[in-house]
Amino acid sequence: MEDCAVAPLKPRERIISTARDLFRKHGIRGIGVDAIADVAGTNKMTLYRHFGSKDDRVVACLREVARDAEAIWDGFEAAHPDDPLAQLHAWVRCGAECASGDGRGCDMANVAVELAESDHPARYVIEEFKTAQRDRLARLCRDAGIAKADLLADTLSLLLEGARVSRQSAGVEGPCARFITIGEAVIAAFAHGTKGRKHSRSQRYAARKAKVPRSSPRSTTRGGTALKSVR
Amino acid sequence: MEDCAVAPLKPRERIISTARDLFRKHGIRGIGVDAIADVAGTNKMTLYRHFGSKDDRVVACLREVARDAEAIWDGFEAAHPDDPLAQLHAWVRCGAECASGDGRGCDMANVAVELAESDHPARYVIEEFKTAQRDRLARLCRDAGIAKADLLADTLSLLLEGARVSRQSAGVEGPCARFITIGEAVIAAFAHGTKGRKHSRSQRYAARKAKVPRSSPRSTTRGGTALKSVR
DNA sequence: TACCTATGTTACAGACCGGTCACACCGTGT
DNA sequence: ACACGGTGTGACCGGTCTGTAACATAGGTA
Repeated sequence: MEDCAVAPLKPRERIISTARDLFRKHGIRGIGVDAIADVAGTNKMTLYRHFGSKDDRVVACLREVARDAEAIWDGFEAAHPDDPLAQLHAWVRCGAECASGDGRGCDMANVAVELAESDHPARYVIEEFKTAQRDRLARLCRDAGIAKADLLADTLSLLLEGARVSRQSAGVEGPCARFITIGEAVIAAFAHGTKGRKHSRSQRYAARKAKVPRSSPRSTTRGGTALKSVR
Repeated sequence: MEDCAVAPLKPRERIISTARDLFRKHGIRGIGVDAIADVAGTNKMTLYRHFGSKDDRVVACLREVARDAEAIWDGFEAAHPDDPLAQLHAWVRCGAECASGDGRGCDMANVAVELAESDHPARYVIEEFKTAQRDRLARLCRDAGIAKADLLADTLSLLLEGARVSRQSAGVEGPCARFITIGEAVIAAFAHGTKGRKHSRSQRYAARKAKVPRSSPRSTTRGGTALKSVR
């Protein structure tokens, strides 16, 4: 197979793109150089000429993943300029998509789980990325006027990380199915302690969104909107 | 090395014990039969006489993991008989230990992440286990008189799963460090909607525990006890 | 034309891995 | 003494993996 799905790109781009895809699907240790070279429509030699080792390949892929994530964040900002709370809700929806999706969760976390060696070069990238993600989320919470912004950021971080891995361990019908409901509930509970900044538009938006969380088959708590109503 | 750490046990037990340990430390794909046989103080042949294939080994190990988890649950019940809310708090503490600990999180989830093949025999064990865990947690919440027991169970499930994997991706100082604080806060928020069953003793217990969550270096929300106070 | 760089092709090395075979050993019970 | 089941030993097979070497090709440029 000479020219595959990713045709008009340069070999380097094709290799990274293909490696990302295959690493994601089969895991780092689940795919070999030959397979990557084949699917990328190139050969092992050029692959090694661009990336001297497998670790290099992995790191390069993860850096691309980080770049894409950054772009998604920028997307939130572009879609809801000057409305951090709306951006937060967009984050929740995006997280839900990420948690379902192809069911392989977060590439970074997956690699962290798979590469158990504590000194693997990818670990630096992963930890740095996760820290950056958490910080950006915390900043968003702070901008949204939430009092305990850091705590909410940590809570949401754990929920998302949990949803993405729970999707793989417990299945689609498991706890991850209610990520939106839970995330919105937590945000709502925290939002009750806002510092009174501007969030009028977002507040209405949040209420509107939380009403229809997701088509959840397990409807024991039917119609329950959020946690704030529990108090 | 003939007689190692696990000396007086039969080969079968030693193999399972060693395999569990090494699988946990290095991942399924990160360790080979020879290494397991060596560390277990036996050889490859007897290993294959007990477990016909690597998949068998993995499944056997995971079943043992499930057995141990069941024992831990029984421990909660034994420690706090007829006090489900106290058992719930014990679950949180136990989860925190599990999230920190040796930093390798949940064996089940790790295997689910590593073995991407959707038809791997271990997947059945994992999914069954996770479902059972979630159900047991939900039952506990229900017994504790919490109104939206299922939703709380899902929330706590995601938080724990997230904490254990976040420990590996974001590090010990990451969001997982506040698992107890967050878990207690969520429980407290949900507990405000109890159905009025007996939980006087547990209620006081919860308040006592939530006050000293953990030695968290990131103390931006200093002294913040819980989410219920946010409302 | 001559040159140079990026790429392709083939073959190969060395290591490891899962799994099997044939055979020797050894304690126990009869 | 004997048989037997569980165990140990070493060699081995086929496969896959990462990574390299030597050589051929193509495309653009001076």
